[in-house]
Amino acid sequence: MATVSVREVAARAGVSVGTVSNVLNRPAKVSPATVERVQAAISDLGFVRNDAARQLRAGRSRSIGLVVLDVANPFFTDVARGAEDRAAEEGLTLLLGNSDENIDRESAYLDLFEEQRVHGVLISPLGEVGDRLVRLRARGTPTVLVDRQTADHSFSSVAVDDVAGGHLAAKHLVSIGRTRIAFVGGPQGIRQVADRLEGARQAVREHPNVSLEVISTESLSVLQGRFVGEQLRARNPADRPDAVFAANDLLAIGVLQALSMLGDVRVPEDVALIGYDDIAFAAAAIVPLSSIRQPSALIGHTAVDLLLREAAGGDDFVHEQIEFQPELIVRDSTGG
Amino acid sequence: MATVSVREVAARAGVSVGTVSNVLNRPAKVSPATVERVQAAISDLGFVRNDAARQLRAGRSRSIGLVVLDVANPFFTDVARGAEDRAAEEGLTLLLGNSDENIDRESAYLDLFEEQRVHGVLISPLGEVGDRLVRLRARGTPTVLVDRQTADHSFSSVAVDDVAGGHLAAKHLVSIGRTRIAFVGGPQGIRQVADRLEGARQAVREHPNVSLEVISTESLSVLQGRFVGEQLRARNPADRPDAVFAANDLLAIGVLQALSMLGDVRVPEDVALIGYDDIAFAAAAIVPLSSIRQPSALIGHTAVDLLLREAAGGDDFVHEQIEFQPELIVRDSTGG
DNA sequence: CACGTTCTCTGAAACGATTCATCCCTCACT
DNA sequence: AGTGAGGGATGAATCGTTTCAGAGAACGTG
Repeated sequence: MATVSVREVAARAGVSVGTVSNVLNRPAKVSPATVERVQAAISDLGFVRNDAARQLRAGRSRSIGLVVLDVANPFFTDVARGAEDRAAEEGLTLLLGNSDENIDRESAYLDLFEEQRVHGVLISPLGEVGDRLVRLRARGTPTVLVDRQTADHSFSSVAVDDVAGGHLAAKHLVSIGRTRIAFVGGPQGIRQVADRLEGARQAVREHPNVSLEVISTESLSVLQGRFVGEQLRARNPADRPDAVFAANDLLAIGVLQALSMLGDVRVPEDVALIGYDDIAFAAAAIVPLSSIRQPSALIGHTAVDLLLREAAGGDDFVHEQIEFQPELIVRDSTGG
Repeated sequence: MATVSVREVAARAGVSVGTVSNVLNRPAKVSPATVERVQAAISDLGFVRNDAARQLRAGRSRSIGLVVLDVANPFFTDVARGAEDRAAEEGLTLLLGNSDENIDRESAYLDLFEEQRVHGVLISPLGEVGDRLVRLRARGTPTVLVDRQTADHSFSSVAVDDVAGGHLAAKHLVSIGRTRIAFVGGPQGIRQVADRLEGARQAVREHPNVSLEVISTESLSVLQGRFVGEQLRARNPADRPDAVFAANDLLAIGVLQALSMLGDVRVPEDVALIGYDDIAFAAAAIVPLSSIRQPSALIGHTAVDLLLREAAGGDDFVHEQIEFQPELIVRDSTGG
């Protein structure tokens, strides 16, 4: 019951603590007979390495931190999976933090990760990349932005071109003949939202007869989507947009629930609908949902990769920006 | 750039390291003037506490570990959220591990958590509760089973009565006049699957004219469900079941995609379909999905609660089994 | 004025694994 | 026999924080 340390193991096996440590970390340097004796002592005593002591000595932990905007969004769990797989290849553990689009929670996770002396941090940051991240990196924690990049290339990042994605979505809606488009998303402080909207604006600008209405939401959840859907449904049909571009699939599914399940507004006949992320559930929605696909697992995978390079590269590492292109997936919700 | 420790902070503020520690942990014990001086030194130097050293001294970390079967399953992310919220109230962090229904990964996470000296472990274990968990607890890490309980009451647990849930689902299918029911799920080693099937068996046994076919899957994913759906679709309609009870909603959604999106088998007319967990996407499925609801966030919340009690209680704590009752949610996929 | 209290602050001793300079043996070779 | 090389093992020092017994100073009280 009392805690077992290397010291007890050493005593039991009749060797020094240094040898026990060698058995644990460099068994090749120890004679087979000794290895066996030490291992017997370890299992007899039920010895379990103390990671805190290990880390203290090593200076850095063997894990990397990932802060996402919303764990309930399958897009981010996919990213996390990709990252976890890549991290596992390197013997690293992934610590997952959920900021829930809340700046205080984001900050709390960063503090935590920094105190833990993680190998590095992957983050899908809220709002602008602030002091907080600059300081974090300056103090020695490599940092890579996920699903987001900075204009000034001061951080490494793995992202998808959200402006292009927004453009793709809006252009598609226009191409099927819609002229009164509504963009649903928010808060605007989230860069992904702002970029997707910007892309949509660009696409609309190319067609003088097409209008774009912006409906802001408090967050990117199914619930918020349903709320917006209710409002649209309550409108006079003439005032209703004939197409909705939702900033992500969760919102789109919420809108869809409100419009379609309650029956009177038809998708896509009355209102075409497109989401963003192409989560697994989009294809199975009540009306299969058109969406903009991002290579989510690949993003996570690549981000860890880049983080490792950044960590190895030292101070003079040239920050790298990797950008993937989004892909339009057409399903029934936009005609098909 | 060089790592800043309490020692440097102390020197800069002209106090001893003990005082710095007091400022950090018990500021009330230190005179306001000193507190201010130390805090100035901390921010000047950019000092960040080393958590490893803290933990080493403390003996235990301030986090608890949660091992789930599948992070891609919204049910488990909901459980995680509930757990995280409750943990945060106590100033504890939640470490989320994903066993992916793989015994080696489960084991790796348990090792990791034990080396980290976590406050306790919540786990939705694969297969039988083995030696591994017994040893873990014996060595001093409180453990609570999630979504699962042991027959012999040797562990504390928070669960939902899966037999009752299975019974509820099958009885419902019978009540809408279905007589050839297929249970889709697997592997059977997962207790939740076995219990839900057992409940279904019991319900079917009460009706001599109703048959139950078991279709095993390798995992509980959308993909596996789609695979089963394809098979059902390929069958001669006469050989097809007239109702499917899927062991969870992911499977059900997969089955639904295969049957319904490809058009020729109608849900619920030809085949009624019910899932399990009532995840948020069930209501928005192409045919809104009937399901068995579990109070997911509450499960997580309660599990942390129980873990804390178990940790405080010491060796003589009487393990407690908490069981919630599932609830039938009827939607279009079973007639409605 | 002496004495007990209260308030601040001190600094050395843990916590447990890892590292590294060092020592002890063997063994091979001249 | 003497020398050098090299495999094996040693154990003190180290990482950074917290704790705790106790030292001083300041204050009030009889």
